[in-house]
Amino acid sequence: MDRRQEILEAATKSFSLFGFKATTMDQVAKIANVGKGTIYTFFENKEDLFHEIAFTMIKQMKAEKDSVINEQMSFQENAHLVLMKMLEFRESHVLLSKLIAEEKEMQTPVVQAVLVKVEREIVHYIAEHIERAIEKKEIRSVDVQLVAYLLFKAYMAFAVEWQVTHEEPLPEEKIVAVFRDTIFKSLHV
Amino acid sequence: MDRRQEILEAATKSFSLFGFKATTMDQVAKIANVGKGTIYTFFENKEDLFHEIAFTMIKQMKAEKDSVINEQMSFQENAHLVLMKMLEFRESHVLLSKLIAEEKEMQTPVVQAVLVKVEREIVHYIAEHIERAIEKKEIRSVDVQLVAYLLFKAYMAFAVEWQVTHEEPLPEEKIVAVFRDTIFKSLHV
DNA sequence: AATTGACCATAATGGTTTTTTGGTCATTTC
DNA sequence: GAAATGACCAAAAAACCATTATGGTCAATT
Repeated sequence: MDRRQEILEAATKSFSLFGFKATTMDQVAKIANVGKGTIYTFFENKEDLFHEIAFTMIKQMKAEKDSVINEQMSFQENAHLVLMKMLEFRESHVLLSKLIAEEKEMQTPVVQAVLVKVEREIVHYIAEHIERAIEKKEIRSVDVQLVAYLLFKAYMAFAVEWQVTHEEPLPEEKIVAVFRDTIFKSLHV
Repeated sequence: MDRRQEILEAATKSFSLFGFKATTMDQVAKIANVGKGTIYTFFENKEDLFHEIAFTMIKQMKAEKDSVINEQMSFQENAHLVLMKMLEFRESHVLLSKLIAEEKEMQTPVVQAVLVKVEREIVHYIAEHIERAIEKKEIRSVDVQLVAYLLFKAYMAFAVEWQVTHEEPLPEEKIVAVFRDTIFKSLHV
């Protein structure tokens, strides 16, 4: 297998396990079974390596989203499916969870920047879909940016933050129901 | 003016300016123009003083809300007015913003506990009003807890978090409009 | 030409001293 | 004599500094 890929996989493993700060280049080199110098023939520096991996993660999220979207179905159904996929993704994607945790307990600027980028990207995807739904006249014309932001934040609130103040997580059905009954309902043409 | 009140005002000033951890009792004493010992004749300790101030803040918010609420008007109109009041109240929320910032950058357990309490309290108020509106058949029957939580989180997202990723704050009219067009709209009976 | 790991400057760590701070209480004040 | 005070103390935080670890380089090696 090519060395570049091995390095990427080793680094992904390490970032997922220890986070950005606690991952050392020596460690990555050891896991990848290459000399440390080799890493620098493929990547500018640690940050560059990290960005490439974060970018891959974002691409994966987009791919997961696209695999679920069905142009035949309604905006509401698609949105529901995508939200569920995201929920699943967050739990399964160790790297993302680790980064969210790292950002929370120590403010690593590099990590913060990446997470802001992830947020932008997700909101952007949502906005695109809203835009398309408006064009298809599936939903009313609304301020796309704001509604996309609202959907994202509401989703994060129920799926992630809820647990903080109410020990048990909110069951998926409830999350889906409240979205259906409030925000989505209001978007009906 | 009575000393207790002077101490409370001095402490409020200091907590708002520097947060809980960075506020020292010496400082509060100096601002309040009292000896440090005097503080301890009125308050058990720093935490107690802080709790009293946080509680006052919650009461103030409730008072502002009640001053605006008009039982004759519809839920929508009242909700709109309260939302506006809260937004305009933002400056006097300096303390709240400061605490949110402090909680984010260093995890002060005392601050975290207070913020959880504030959240609970506000969500509780919102829930009460929703409940009443449902009884009056002004709005559809919905999961009161979840909708109250959604309203609170959406408000915080637009009024507080928006600035983090989009340097400029979101103008009030836009915030009001998006609430009107999405969540409130969906609650129509 | 690609790979490597000893090497270096810098940053992080950890242990220790110094300073600050929450809280007390004997003394002072009114 | 009740209320107020600030010097005082133990404990916690900060500053300091020696030591280690780490990101990144590059002459030697494959």
